[in-house]
Amino acid sequence: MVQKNLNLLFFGSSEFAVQTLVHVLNQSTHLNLMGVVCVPDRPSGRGMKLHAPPVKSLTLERGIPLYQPESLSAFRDNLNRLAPDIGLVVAYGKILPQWCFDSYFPHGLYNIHASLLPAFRGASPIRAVLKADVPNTGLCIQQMVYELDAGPVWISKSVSIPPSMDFGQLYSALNNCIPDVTGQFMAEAPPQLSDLTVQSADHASYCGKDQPSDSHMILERPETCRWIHLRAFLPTPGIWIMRSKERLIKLCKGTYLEKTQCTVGLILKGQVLMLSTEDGHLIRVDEVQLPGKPKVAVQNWINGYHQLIRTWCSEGVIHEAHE
RNA sequence: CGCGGGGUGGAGCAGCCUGGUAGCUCGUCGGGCUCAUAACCCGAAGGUCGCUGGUUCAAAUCCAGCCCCCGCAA
Repeated sequence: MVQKNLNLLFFGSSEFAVQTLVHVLNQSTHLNLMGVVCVPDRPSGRGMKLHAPPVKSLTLERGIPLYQPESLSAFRDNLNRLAPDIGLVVAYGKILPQWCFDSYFPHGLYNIHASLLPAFRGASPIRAVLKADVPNTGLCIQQMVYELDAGPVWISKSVSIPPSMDFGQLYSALNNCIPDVTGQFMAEAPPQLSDLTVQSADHASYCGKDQPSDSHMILERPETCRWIHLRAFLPTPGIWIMRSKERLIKLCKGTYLEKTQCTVGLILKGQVLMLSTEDGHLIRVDEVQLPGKPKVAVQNWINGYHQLIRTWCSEGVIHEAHE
C-alpha cells in the first residue's frame, strides 16, 4: 500500500511526550516530522530558575525545528506557513483552540491518552485510575475533537493492574506500550473512518489535577491511610506522613508485601519499617526522606535517627512490633 | 533577588546556641563464643569537621564570601 507523504507536527512537553517522540524519530514512514511544539520555558524549581520542558533538549539535539509559543494564537502565523497535514498531541499542557481543528490539520489531530477512553478523561489519568481501584487501564489514540478527550478512539491497548501495583510500576507498564501504539500511528495514520470507534458519552468519567494534599497521610485520620489511594503517589512524588499540619517523614519507595490484619500505621520490626493500611495491606518501606534532607534507605535512616525513632515510638507515631 | 533546611571517618546522624581531648548506630578488618548465623562479646583501622578568608591564646563551633545537596512554593 502506497501512502502519500504527510507532514507531521508534534505537540508535547513532559516526560511521557519524550518517550513518544523517541519512537516517532526512530521510525521513518510516510509521516515526516516537520516540527515540535512545546510549552515555553518557565521559572520553576528552587530559586525560580528557568526550566525547559523535557522534550526541548531532545528536539534540539536532533536538529528539529522547535516552537514554544506562549499561546496558540501566537502560533497561528507559523501554522499558516508550515501547513501541517496531521498532528500528534501527547502531554502538551495546553488546550488547543477550536480554530486549530477547523482550519488546519486536514488529516486530523490525534492524541495519546493514558486511559481506556471514555473512562478517565482529563489531566492526570494514571493516578486517577489507581485511586479508582479498577482492574485495568491502557493507552488510547483518539482522533481529537474540541471537547476534551471526547474524540473517536482509533487504537487502544490494555494493561492490567494487580493490587500490588504502584504508580511507578503502572507508569512503566504504560510506557512500554508507547512503542507499539506510536509505531502503529506512524505506520498507518491517518486511520480509515471504519477504524474509529465513537466514545459512549454515557460511560465517560473525568479526572482533575492532583492536589498536593492528596499525597498526604494524616495520622489523625486513618481514612487517609488506604493503599488503594496512597499507591498512586509511590515512588513519585512520595507520601508525606503528617501529624496534623506537621510533615514528619516522606515515604519514597515501598514494596507491597501482603494482605494483613495489623493495626493501621507505621510498624517497626527490628530493622524493617512497614506501613499497614486501613484497607488491610502491608507495605515494606524501603526509602524515606525527612524534611530538608536527601532520600535515604530505611536501613540508614534507622541507624542515624535513634533518638527521633525513640521519641516517635513513645508518641505512638511508630508502633514497635516484636517477634 | 520567592520561603526554608543541610554539608562531620565508607553509610546515616549527634556535637554548634553557651569556642578548649572527634561522639552515636551501622559497615569494614582482626580475635572470641557457637553446630551455625545477618545474633552476641572483645579489639583495630579509618576524619585537614564542604572551600576560602576573618575574629581569638584557641574555631566543627562565632563572622563574611563562595561551591554543592535537599524540603516547600510555582
